[in-house]
Formats: sequence, C-alpha cells, structure tokens
Amino acid sequence: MSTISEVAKEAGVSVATVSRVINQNASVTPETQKRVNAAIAKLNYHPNVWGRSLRRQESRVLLIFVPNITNPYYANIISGIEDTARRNHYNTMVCVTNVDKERAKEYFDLLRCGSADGAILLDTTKNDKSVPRLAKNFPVVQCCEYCTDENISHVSIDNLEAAKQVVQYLVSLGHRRIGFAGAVNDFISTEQRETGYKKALEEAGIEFDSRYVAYADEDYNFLSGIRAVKELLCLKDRPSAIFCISDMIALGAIRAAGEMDLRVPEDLTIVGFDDVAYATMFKPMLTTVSQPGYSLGKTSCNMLIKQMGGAAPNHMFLEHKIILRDSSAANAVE
Amino acid sequence: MSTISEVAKEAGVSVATVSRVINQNASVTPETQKRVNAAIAKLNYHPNVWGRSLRRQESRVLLIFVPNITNPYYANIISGIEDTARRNHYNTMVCVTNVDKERAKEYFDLLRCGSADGAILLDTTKNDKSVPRLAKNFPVVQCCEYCTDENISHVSIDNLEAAKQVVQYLVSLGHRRIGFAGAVNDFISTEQRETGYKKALEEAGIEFDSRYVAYADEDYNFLSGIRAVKELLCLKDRPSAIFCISDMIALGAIRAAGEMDLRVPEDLTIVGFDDVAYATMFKPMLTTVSQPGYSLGKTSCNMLIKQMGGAAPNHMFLEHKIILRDSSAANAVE
DNA sequence: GTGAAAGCGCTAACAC
DNA sequence: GTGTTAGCGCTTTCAC
Repeated sequence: MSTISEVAKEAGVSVATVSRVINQNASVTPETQKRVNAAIAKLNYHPNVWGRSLRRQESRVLLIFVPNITNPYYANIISGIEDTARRNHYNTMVCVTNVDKERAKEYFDLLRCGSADGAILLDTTKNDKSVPRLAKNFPVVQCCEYCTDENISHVSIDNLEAAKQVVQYLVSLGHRRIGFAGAVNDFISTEQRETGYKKALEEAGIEFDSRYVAYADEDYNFLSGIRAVKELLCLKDRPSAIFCISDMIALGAIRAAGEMDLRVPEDLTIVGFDDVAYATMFKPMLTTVSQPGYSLGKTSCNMLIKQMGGAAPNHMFLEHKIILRDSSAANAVE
Repeated sequence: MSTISEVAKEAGVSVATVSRVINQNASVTPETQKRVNAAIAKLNYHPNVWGRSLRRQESRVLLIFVPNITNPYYANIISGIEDTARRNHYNTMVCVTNVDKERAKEYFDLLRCGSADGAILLDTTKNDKSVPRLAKNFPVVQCCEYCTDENISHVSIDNLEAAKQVVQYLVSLGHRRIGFAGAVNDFISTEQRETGYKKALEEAGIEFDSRYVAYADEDYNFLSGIRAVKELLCLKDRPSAIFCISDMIALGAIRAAGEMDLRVPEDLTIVGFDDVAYATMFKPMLTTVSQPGYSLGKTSCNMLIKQMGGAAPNHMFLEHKIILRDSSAANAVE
C-alpha cells in the first residue's frame, strides 16, 4: 500500500501537487500531470480513504437498513439505492437489522462515529421513537415504511389507496364476503392496508365483519399465513375472496385453500401484495399489487443526497399498479 | 459531534487518558475513569472511526461479495458471516456485484483504499484471474464457489459427492433415464454437480446420454429452467427423473411438467439443490440438497479472521444433507 | 503552477 | 497513573 508522499517522491513533486492531480480541481501543468499519473500507476497507488475522510469530514458511505434480506421484495429497492448512490460517488452498506432494535441501535452508531454520512431506513415502525432522535442529528430518509413524525422524509406508495382499489376490484367481481389477512406488527403499511380495506367496504355499502379479519405473524411468514387464512376459511359463511397484505401470506392462502379442498379462483379469490418474483411461479399465478421497487430505492437515495446538501425533509408517494392474474375471478360461490 | 480533546477538557485530563479509558487497555484510576466516562456521556461522545483507523491502520470492516440478493439462498450465509463478524468487532459491507466484473473490480478498490480489511467472496468463478491477484495482497476467503487456484482459502460443501448421492438415490428408486438440468456459467459447483452426475451414472452402469442434459441460463432463473427442462421432456424417451442443480430450476421443472400434463412425482421425479424456503411452499414440495448456509458463512468468517491474524490459507468442506420430500418417487413410467 | 505546512481525531511510545 | 507529543494519509490555505 503506497502513500501519497511515496508517489510525490517518485514523481519528483510535492504531495500537494499529487493531491491536485488526484482531485482534478486545480491547475497543474499537463506535463507534471503526466509524471504524477505515471508514478501513481507504477506504484499502484490508491488514495487512502481514512486520511481523506478525516480531512474532508465525510465518509461518502450511505447506510441501508433492511429488516431482512430473505424477502425478495427488498432486492429491487436496494438495487435502486445502490445504483443511485454509486452514480453520486457514494458507497453503500446494507445493515440487516432482523427487526432487532438492539442491533439497529448498534448500526446507528455507524453514523455517530463517522462511518457513514446518512441512512435510508426500510424498517421504521409507526411509533418508533429512535428514528426521530436519529433524524435530528443525521440525514435520514425512510422508504416504504415510516413513522408518524412529520419532520422525517419518506418515500412510499399510497398503501391506503392501493388497498381500497383492491377491495373495489373484488366488489366489482361480485364478491361481498371479503376477508382480510393482515399481520401483527407496527408497520404503517399494515395499518393503512387494513384501513383501506375497511373504507372500501364502507363505500360499497358492505358492513364490516370482524370475523373476516385474521392476522399472520409479524414478518408475514408463510406458515402463519396458512394459519391465519384457515381461520377465515373455517367460518360457516366463509369469505369468497381474501385480500392478503403480502404475497407470502397469499401463497399461504393458496396452500390453505388447497388443504381444505377449495379451488383458487373458482371457490376462493386471493389477492396478494408486492408482486415478488414468486407470484408467477405458482399455479395459480397471483393477482397482486406491484410496487415500483427500483424507483422507490432510487427516489429515496436522491432525496437523501439532496437532504445532505441542505434540502428540507420531503414526502413522496409513487404509483402502484394492480396486476391481474389467475388467482382472482368473479364470485361464483352462491 | 464532539472530539476526544473536548472530552479531555471537560474531564480535566489529557487526551491520552481519555483514549486509555475508551480502550480499557491501561491503568487509569477508578476515579479518573469515572470523571472521563461522565464527560463522554455528557458530550454524547463517539470515537471517530477515521482517526482511529488512520492511526491503527485497520478499518475493522469486512466485505461480503454476493452476485445478487434475490436468491434467498444467500440470506443464511450472510447471517452467518455477519453474526460472526460482529462477535469479533468487525462491521460488514454487503457488495452486490450482479455478476458484473466491472462492478466487482470497483468494490475491490474498497480493499485497496483501506475501506475494508478483508473480503468473503460468494461469487468466484472457476477461472477467475482477478481473485488470485486480489488474494495476493489482501485477506480473502471464498465461500461456496471458488477458483482453481490452490492458494486461496475456501469453504464449501462437496458438490461432486452431493450430486453423486442424488443420482444414486434416483437409481435406487428404479430410475434409469435420469436427466440433468444444469446452467451455462463458470461456477465450479455447476461443473462439479455435472461431474458427480456422470460419475454416479457410470458407477451404476448407466450409459451417459448427452440428450438428457440441458442447461438453464447463467443465473438459474425460473423461466430458463422451464425452457431447459422442456427440452428434456420433449424427447421421445423422456427421462423419468431430473436432477436440477438449483431449486429455482427445479421449480421451473415442476411448471414445465405441469404444462406438459405430467404429474410430479407420478410421471416425473424432480430433485433440486439448495433447499430454499420456497422449496416447501409449492405442491409438490421439493426433494432437494440442503447446504448448511449459516455454518458456511460462519466458518468462512472465522477463517478470514484467522487469516488476517497470520494463518495460512485453508480449505474446508462442510456436510450437506439430502432432504426427501414429495417431488421424488419410485420409477413407474414403464 | 508548485511547495511548505497545518491540522482533521486518534493512539501509543516515551517521559515523568 | 498521567501528560506530552509524534504521526497515521490526506487536503487546502497561504506563500512564492
């Protein structure tokens, strides 16, 4: 590992000149430039990032907080963030929190100790108190999930509206007994999708029936999806359609239906949320809501960079899309 | 962001004393310790990592190179690496290369510029030339995939043996026309699984028939899996069993069979590889080879840390397991 | 256009 | 047990 002063000696110039050549921001004779570049190449010199950061007081690293990377839904978002970051000469560091507050707190220290300049959070919960505290001192953008504090930037889709549209679509298919498979967690999207479900029912003049609502585990896992949906399917007047707040739960719903000898979509319509790749690998292929993952990531990252440049916190909602496939059909139950 | 000298002033001691308290490695009066700690708390001081790294000449960051994070198969490995790293006071940085050599090269610079102390590579190809070059200058461990250079550490399962066992199992079920769905890439696991397939056939006295071998795309994607397997199923003497080198391809195989009105496993036995979570979400649930993901990650990380401490390169093979589920059955085709 | 030198925050060798 | 100080590699101000 060679240093700037070794390069300077090799090229017969001062370290200042080498620095100027590296950063291309000051006048250096083309000829000296050539000599310096030759020395850099010869010594295989790479500017040491610690020295530079210490001097510049910035790390050019952005943090990405993800609850887990098992969910393919995050892959696109992360791609969007990373591409944008790299285009702006930032490196990224994926921090997998596993929904563990302790671990997240440790990762927050990466900001406090200077390891990173800002963070994009994909795992904020509704009433999270640590995020506002962090955002007071560091540039932070929330993506997809966000807390109720108005002063912190966020980028997401309009979950309430999306859920409403799903239920309106189900109503348009003739369904009246529409179930809802949610999850027990503190994500705002979870809440908003349930609210959207209720609003759409109300607007359609269908009375809300709490027996038609069931909940999977915190992390929307497959097995708990099966369990939750079975609760609904065991009812005397079982729903003819079920809106699931994640594809994973919807996959569980298909399995649950199969185990109870119900055909999808003939006997039961199922709609998911997220449009992960696996939504099309199953038969029947899943009707679901598609989020613009890559754009969500890209927009978040751009917002963060602007904010680090002094811009005020901002809120953005991107467009979702309902993808019609095989798991939904007109109500034929009675 | 307060500095060590501000803490020193606040506590009425020198910066050296503060440093000693922080690093708990020298004798400081309990009383001064208390004073210093009070000052640290009061100023909410966090040691600046740039200053420390510059001085100590280490970053305490490890890189994890992953081809993509869409594949859930990597999640466990990464967990294993991260937990182990954190236990040893290292931070990790996930670098998603997208099988893009250019991007990987840029990430390699993180080592050259001091941003990281070592790397675990999950995406090495057989004849990769850049990895040996990198490994000459920096601590590197390869996980799951590795290149032919003997001097670079690696941790993986014995892919050849695993493939052999799968085929032996299929033979034991009475299958004689056994197909192989591989992929067009330069991963050593791909090659070894094909070699294992051929060896097992040979040992069973079954002549190798090149018509029974088809290839999915480089990244084992679902659609190309369907395509490859359809090639095999269109043969006059179609195979009664197919060994797929990844679960994703195996999922494609199930779809392909379905589209050609073949039942799995009654008309066609399918075996996958990796045992991803989705292997059990489908009906039929997949017979597959399970790799000890978490252990692979953990072992790699421990090996890297030992190596950074001066240990010589090492090679390790961990145990795999064949998981019998619903997609395989005795040959009933003729 | 180029060089000398200060200083970013920290640790550790040395002095007392 | 504690303080002084050099120096890690870099950028940038100020001379010239």
